[in-house]
Amino acid sequence: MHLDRLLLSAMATTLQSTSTTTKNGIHWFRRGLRLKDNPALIAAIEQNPKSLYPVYCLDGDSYNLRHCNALRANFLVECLQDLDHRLRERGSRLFVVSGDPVKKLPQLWEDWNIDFMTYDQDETGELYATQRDENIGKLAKKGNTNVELIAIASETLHPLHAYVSTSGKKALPISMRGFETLLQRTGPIAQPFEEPTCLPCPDSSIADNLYQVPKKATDLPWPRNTPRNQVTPIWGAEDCKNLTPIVQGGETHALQQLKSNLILKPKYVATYSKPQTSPTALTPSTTGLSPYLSSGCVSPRTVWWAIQEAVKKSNVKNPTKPPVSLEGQLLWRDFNYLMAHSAGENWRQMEGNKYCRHVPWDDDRVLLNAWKNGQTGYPWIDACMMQLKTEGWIHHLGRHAVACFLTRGDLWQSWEQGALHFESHLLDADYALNTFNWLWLSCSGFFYQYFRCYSPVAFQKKKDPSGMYIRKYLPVLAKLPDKYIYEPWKAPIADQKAAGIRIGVDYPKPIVEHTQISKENMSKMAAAYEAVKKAAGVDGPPKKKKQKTQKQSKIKF
DNA sequence: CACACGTTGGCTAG
DNA sequence: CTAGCCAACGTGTG
Repeated sequence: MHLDRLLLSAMATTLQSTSTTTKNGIHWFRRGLRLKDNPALIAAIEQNPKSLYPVYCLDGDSYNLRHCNALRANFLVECLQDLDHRLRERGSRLFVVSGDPVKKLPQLWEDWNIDFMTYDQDETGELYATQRDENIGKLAKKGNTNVELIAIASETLHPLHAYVSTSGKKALPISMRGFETLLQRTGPIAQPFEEPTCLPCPDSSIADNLYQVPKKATDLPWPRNTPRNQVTPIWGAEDCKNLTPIVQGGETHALQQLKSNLILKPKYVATYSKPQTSPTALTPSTTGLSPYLSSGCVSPRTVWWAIQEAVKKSNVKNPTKPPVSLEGQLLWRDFNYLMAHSAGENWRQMEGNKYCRHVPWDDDRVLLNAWKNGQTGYPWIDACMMQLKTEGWIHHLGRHAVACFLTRGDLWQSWEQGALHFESHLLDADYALNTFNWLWLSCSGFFYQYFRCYSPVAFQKKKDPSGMYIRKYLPVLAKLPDKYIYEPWKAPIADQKAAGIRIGVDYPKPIVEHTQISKENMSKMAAAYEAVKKAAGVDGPPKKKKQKTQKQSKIKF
């Protein structure tokens, strides 16, 4: 069922010369919304079908559609429209159906007399996707149905099962360093597949106005038609106003962006260092490719090889290296996927998640909503949250700041809540990456130095002393002098008046006092860590103190 | 067991 | 601008 690369190339050589068969096939687009480096689509073409139907199934759970906001919904629509357009250029088209794929696909198998179905294998371990694919697998062999399923993993540099088998009986690494070793042992990264120049036609008797791609987000059937919907969506035409997404959806834009922000900037690529990129830049200082990777408009292997070529072309003597280099960002991505895969169905939550420490977070809706709505009284935090709302993106370091603030730093709210909010708002929302980063920032897993805490005032001052970023995303503060832009509550009444603002009325006073509360929270973290150790049942003699001679001489009983 | 190190901290003294 | 400290971390290697 799961073809590997070798088998696929063998098929390519044996099948290409044979004449068209009488088979009919579906290529089921789920995540990889692209033609380039889409091995499952290539596999479909190499079956030489009489008819091939490219299908996308709009359901509430894939793409987190049930909970996503207008920005994300728009982005998906753009991806589908572009895909349809590119398919039509190659003699085909996209067929969009609405509803649960487990119900809809078997119907299509019957209607179109389908013999095989190809799709990108989902290895994330996400419960919804795993169950969906298991159910499809069962139905494909049920009764008179005999649909051959061909699934190929192509959303990571190596298939995750390759990492697992390389690792063998050894536990998977839970650090980036360990992962780098594993990646090297797993072998070289495969070259991407070229995009097909033409595709087998679907049955031309199907009317063009059937299975059409939605034209705008408000056309989407979800979540209006689902009783399971718990969250009020914001997809009305009103809600689509004043949104300025950082990128437009679709493979065409993805490849343009890859070219302009990466291929044509070899020196930028070769000297890229993630921690040096600026979270306060008014246009992204990073490549802006993340939404395309998360939706599968571009494959990680395509990006990986573009990076290799750019670095070579740059002639930079000492190009940056993982984990900070651009290549390193893709390594992080695979590492995160591997962890999600290994964690299984509890990945998104604290309970039962083997990579997540138990921390007794509070559940305070007032604080949570203040954070969500950019009303914490800390301009840097609030500006980030407003950028998320209007553009669907925040720089990685901005995400660090707001995630730390919500969890261990200041508000002591569960990372799960923050992760949910991000998932519904980020154009690059990604099951594996989003959770990994929340675990990291909340010091629940993979990162443990909870005594390193971001200040909601100090960190970004270095990069943006006059607060241009804040002025853009919080226009209410735009006229404040530089001196108070990060701490408006310190502005004297006269300055507030001059800036046309009253702190506490037009913009809130800080909802917590950072200096004090972050210290308290560190103690809470220490206690939580201690409790985890105790629960692990480490009996016997207490851990020896570090032999720092100076310190020991000072500490007396 | 010891040790080095970890993609991106803050603060203060010099 | 940099070094060193801060109560407080764990992983992976040797």
